Amino acid sequence: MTETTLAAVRPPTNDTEERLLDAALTLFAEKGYEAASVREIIEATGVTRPVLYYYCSSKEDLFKRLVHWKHDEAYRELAKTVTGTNGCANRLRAIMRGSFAFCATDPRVPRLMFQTQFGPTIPGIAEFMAEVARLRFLIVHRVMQEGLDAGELSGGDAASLSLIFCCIMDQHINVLTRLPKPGKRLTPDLADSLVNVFLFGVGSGKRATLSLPPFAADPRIP
Amino acid sequence: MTETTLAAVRPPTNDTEERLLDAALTLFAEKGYEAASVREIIEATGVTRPVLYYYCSSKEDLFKRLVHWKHDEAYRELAKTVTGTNGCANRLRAIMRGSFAFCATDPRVPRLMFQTQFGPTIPGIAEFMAEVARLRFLIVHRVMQEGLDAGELSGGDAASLSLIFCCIMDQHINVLTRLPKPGKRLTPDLADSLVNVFLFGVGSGKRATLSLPPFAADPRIP
DNA sequence: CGAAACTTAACGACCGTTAAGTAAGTATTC
DNA sequence: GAATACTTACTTAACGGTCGTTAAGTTTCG
Repeated sequence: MTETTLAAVRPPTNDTEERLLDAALTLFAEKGYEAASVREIIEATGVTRPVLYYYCSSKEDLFKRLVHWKHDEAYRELAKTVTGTNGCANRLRAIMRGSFAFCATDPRVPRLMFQTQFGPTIPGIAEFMAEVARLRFLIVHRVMQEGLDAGELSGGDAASLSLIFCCIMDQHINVLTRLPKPGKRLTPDLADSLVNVFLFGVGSGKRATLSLPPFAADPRIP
Repeated sequence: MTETTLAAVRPPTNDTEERLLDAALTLFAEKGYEAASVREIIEATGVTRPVLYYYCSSKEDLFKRLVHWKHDEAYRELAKTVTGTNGCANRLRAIMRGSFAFCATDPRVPRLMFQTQFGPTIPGIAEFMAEVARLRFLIVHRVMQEGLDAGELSGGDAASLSLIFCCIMDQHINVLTRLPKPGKRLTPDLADSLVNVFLFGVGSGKRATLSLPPFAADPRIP
């Protein structure tokens, strides 16, 4: 596999450091990057303030390390999911099911990721989050391109189809992890059904010929 | 039509007040509620700080009045769009086209709405935004229910279908208004294509029987 | 006159960050 | 093998800055 992860970052070794990152995950996911203060985070960890600056160079660094840590976990799992499946439809199902399962085990992670990505732009953070999102998007994009090449998909270019698929998947995760019991909502059944909607729609009439306009050139998409 | 708008709020009468709301719209849309300071807003308006507190009781009040003002505009237009069209598919197309057109004329509005709604929870604001979103959702929900009753749609309950539709529509708006030239991207063509994907999918194989799991009970959805 | 539309100047609270010091362990040197 | 130097993992106490907000006074105009 090509080098597709972000630059390596030292994972937490020390116990205090891991408790710090975990408390940061809880609070960032709950209140967002700006509203969660370092005072709250260190208080939840049970240490004093300079301890945070002993392990991280700044609040921004803390956040990036946290996202990095959890993203790498999710990204590896997603890539493995795709390579372990054949056929476009099956791969899309595997992506949706795998993502739902991952998010159901710790809803703090998708809440943190998606609300940071879809929320207001945060100066030092936005470009970083865009790069993280891009890596995930490219996995979907590759599957779509294969599906188009194999004649399994039609109706638009790979980028447009990927955007639609990610809209459905990500936004369901984003909405459902804000409701109580997200684990009971992000089920494999729902994942399969959403993929079916993506592939076959919900209309009962005859299928119209479909042609999405090409996705306007964006340097971030190959 | 039943009373479906939020409690009435005095629209801006004074010129200064309107410039204040407009500057607030620009800055809230650009940086988000928390990051946009009242100092920036009054500076962009060209007045001094207490002027803001002369017209609004607080920053939160300023934000709510702003959202209220723009939402009512969008909501009336959306409701008119729906009642002026017949048939589920046509209504969905009208909703998507109308929303795209509205958002294209002033991208600050969707940026403000969606990034506040999908971003981190803001204490005094979140419930208010949820109510605003709910009103819009109900319009879609009613169209879906009619489509199901008329046999034009199948595969799930009205709430599930509405969520999928809104995911596609809102998230395209949210993503595309962050890119340059959103007006060139949110075209009627794209709107129609997205509705077609919703109705007929992008797969080239035979249609599978589809059955979305019922949307788990949520008191906010009828 | 008096209400409406502003200004100057400050308030206290919270923010991220850090300088300076300490206690405990670990390697190094004589 | 005891004294020394060094690193690791912290603490107390404060820094300057920005935040939302307002008390009190002034101009403008019907």
